[in-house]
Amino acid sequence: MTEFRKSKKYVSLSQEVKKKILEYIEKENLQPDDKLPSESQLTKMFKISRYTIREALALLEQEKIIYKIKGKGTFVNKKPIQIKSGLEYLDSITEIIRKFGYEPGTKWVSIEETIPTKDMVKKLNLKPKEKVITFKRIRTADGKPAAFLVDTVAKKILGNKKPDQINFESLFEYMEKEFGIIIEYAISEIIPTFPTEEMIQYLGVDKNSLFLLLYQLHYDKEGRTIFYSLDYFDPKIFKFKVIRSR
Amino acid sequence: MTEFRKSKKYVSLSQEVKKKILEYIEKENLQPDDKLPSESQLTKMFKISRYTIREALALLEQEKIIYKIKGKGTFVNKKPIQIKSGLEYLDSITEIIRKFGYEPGTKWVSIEETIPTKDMVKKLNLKPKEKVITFKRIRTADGKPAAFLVDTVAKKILGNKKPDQINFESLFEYMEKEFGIIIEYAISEIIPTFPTEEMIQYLGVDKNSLFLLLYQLHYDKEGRTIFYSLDYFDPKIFKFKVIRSR
DNA sequence: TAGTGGTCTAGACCACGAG
DNA sequence: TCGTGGTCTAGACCACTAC
Repeated sequence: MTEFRKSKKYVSLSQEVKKKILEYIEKENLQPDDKLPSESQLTKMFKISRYTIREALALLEQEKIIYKIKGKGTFVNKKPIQIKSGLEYLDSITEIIRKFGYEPGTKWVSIEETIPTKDMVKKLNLKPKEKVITFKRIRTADGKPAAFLVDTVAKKILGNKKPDQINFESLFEYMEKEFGIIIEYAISEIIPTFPTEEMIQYLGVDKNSLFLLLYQLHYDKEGRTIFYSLDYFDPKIFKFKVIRSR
Repeated sequence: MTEFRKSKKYVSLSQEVKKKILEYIEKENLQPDDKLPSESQLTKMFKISRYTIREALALLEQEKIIYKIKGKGTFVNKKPIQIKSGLEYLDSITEIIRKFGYEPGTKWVSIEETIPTKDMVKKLNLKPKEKVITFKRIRTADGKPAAFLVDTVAKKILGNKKPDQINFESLFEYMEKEFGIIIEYAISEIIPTFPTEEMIQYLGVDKNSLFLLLYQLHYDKEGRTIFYSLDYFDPKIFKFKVIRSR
């Protein structure tokens, strides 16, 4: 098993084993609540250590594909629990729109150098008089307005890039390609809200329509605040779900 | 290290080590981005295996208290990332209200045996003509209305309990104590909405006020759907956050 | 009592980062 | 090149479940 791993592009063994277990469930046509082979049996079947088996099973358990009961065994979970994309998973909005089955698009509203609000100064750890750049965009799904995004980053992060030279679809991809900054996680506050004046103007929505606002701070792996965003989503298009575990 | 574990009440070693590492950070006054001892050093410090150290560190990494960089080391994360209660963690509403710093209370609206909607039949896997019980409650925070809860369970789960004999604060605790059913996770859809007629009547809120609706299905460990709920939260009181990771 | 998953040990090789 | 975290092996004892 270990030999031909190197030919593949460095996928961990536990990831491979996870796939093999899924194939096993498929092949043996295991139904919900059917028992999988025990961990010790799996070590023999795949000729690998129990540690690796347990890693693979942990991945499947996280995704609610299996469940374990101490002293009894490991079992297949009920079917309809596959979630395409839960809010607890951080995707770019481009990707979210795709997962909902629409073709993503962008209409630029403005790029402006502005003076940060007090909240921004605090959250982005800005120095006094430090400037920020605010990007306002309409994101479309199959050409129709679906979200209004207001992203703000410290000007220093963008270096010598002038605001009008900046153009991108996904801010995540842009930050990664241009500056090597990889966003690892975000902390989002979820707020029901009415559209702002600007949104009424640019999106042509009614002032009493409802939006879901995600007020988010994005961090890199080392916990540095990278950007500050207010993303307004049209709930008719975005059905946000979240898996909540104990 | 292993000897005196038995005196404590079965907390895993990795949990204990997690605490010890936190104490170490405290004692040594480690600042954000300061380096922790390497894993091999920690094995010597605590006289335990690297596996257990890594489990403890994994817990701390999940909580964004530390971050790791392959080839470099393990580091303390920036401070203000402590979240009291993210939506990705399933708490009872009683507990959520407490974590927000209020005293939880309940005002009962009704308990009714009803005919399920088509959506309920599908989601709760009901047989034709199977009845359900719907609980409607107002949850209060420091005596003020904070949420309107509509929970529905299949009648068969409640067995011989008659609706009017039922009274509880937390549905989670009730299900556990009365029937031994433990809710393990929920899948929630997050929807901005206006109050229903009933809410306007019982809560005395304006019909144009905003609510955050969590449309949720709760499951036990084995993936059985236990209950169906529509929870309406007043966003002035509940500031829901979620950690979104890649 | 036998089998299961949960936890822990000791040791190994690897890829990555920095000097 | 050396130390680090990432991955994997082999073996052990425990608590829990079911018989």
